Amino acid sequence: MPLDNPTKTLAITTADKVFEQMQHAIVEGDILAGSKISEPELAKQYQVSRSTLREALNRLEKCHLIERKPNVGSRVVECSIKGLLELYITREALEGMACRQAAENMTDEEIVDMKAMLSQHSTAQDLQDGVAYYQEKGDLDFHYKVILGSHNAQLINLICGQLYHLVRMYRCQFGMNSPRASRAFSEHSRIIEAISDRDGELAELLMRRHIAASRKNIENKIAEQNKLNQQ
Amino acid sequence: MPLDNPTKTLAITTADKVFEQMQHAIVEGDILAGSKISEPELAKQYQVSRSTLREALNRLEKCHLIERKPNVGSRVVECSIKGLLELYITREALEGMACRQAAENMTDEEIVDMKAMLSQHSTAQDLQDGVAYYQEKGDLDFHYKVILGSHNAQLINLICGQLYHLVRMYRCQFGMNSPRASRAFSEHSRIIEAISDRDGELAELLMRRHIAASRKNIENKIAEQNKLNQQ
DNA sequence: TTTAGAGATATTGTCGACAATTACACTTTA
DNA sequence: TAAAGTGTAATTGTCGACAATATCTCTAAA
Repeated sequence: MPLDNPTKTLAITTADKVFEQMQHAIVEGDILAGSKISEPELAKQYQVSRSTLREALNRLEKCHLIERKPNVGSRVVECSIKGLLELYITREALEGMACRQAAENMTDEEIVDMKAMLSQHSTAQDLQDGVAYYQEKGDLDFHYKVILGSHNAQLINLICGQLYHLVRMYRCQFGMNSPRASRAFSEHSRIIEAISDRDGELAELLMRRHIAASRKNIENKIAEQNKLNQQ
Repeated sequence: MPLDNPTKTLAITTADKVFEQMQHAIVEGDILAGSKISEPELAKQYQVSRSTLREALNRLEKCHLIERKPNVGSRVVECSIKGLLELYITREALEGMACRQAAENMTDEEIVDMKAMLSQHSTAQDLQDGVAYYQEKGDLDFHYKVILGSHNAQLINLICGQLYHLVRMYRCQFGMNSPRASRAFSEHSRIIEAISDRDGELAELLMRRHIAASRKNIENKIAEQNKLNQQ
């Protein structure tokens, strides 16, 4: 199971819990992408009233996992190549800037902590847990730490609170477990180096390249799948 | 009255209308920044039930104009220097990228249209309407056109649908009518030139500088006010 | 006098029912 | 047969009431 985003607060209300369950279900494809959402049906399924379910739907809409039309209803978002491209371009902009800010604002302790995490990821122990582990949790851990390191609430909220739900959805639905681990690892190293040197400009540049590479990786994956499907 | 954002759809439901009214009230300071929101009170004031009001509150939260804590309530966001800085840094990242995308994706017709708008803004007629007009509507018109020109739904939604409500709030609350019009105008011209040349890299760079300059302008304004208040 | 605790009050979260709008199926007509 | 219109069924939006939680006030003890 992939790491949940670090801005998540413990679910307090019933609506929170329903939101979390539906979020997982959508991200992992248990509720199909593009499918229509029936309020009465789901309310019965989750054993809550329609009001509570609607509250959960509002939060799902906030992180762009569903779309609502007045007097018509809600649909789960679709995963398209176009959507993927748009999402990753947005990530490039936001995380690039977050990385620049991290280079400027991170405390020395945070930097030490991040370096420790990286060397932890490079140990044999972690690699034995499989590439998938690194791809999912390790990569997300790294990105979250950088974003939080920006110390910019606006950026943190936009990226972690909204964008990353979609990112995880794309990763899940297109089954990301390709062997980009070692390359990603060295890219992460260089980014941390730039942050450690307090070189904001370089840090932003490297992060943008890193995300662009990640995007191309998924694009290739999709192209492969399409080729297989055509045969 | 400043231009409303172009992604706005006509208010259909009652909640939509309440949302719009409250949005205006918050942006223009009629509902004080930082103040607590009483659901029963506002429901009575707008002549709707609490459920409907809560639906409106959900949308206000979506564009970061209010903040909610479970079992506690909602507060209007505060306008702080820190918040301003964070907002404009985020704008720099997003609009910079939008501008790059606009250079790549805008149609020739859209570019012609944008040039026409700019020369329209430069005519005596518009300038006679006062600097404030240009500052508010003209500047927003320009930025909206660039953002829409990116043809990136994710960027458009984030910037126009969320960020710009806050931008307008900061502008309103700090009374932006300083004489940056002529300078902004020439900056706009150069950006359009870069877009017209399909030079994405330059377009992004210029837009980021433009927004940074705008941020510094507001910062100075606030510094002035603080100086006056201390006397 | 200050702090801790208990009770009262007010606010938020949740529920079920009704009204308004939309979607579907059937009939009717060209 | 195809298209348009009508009527029914289902879904969404809105409402008021109740339950759960938090806040405030007053009392009592250190």
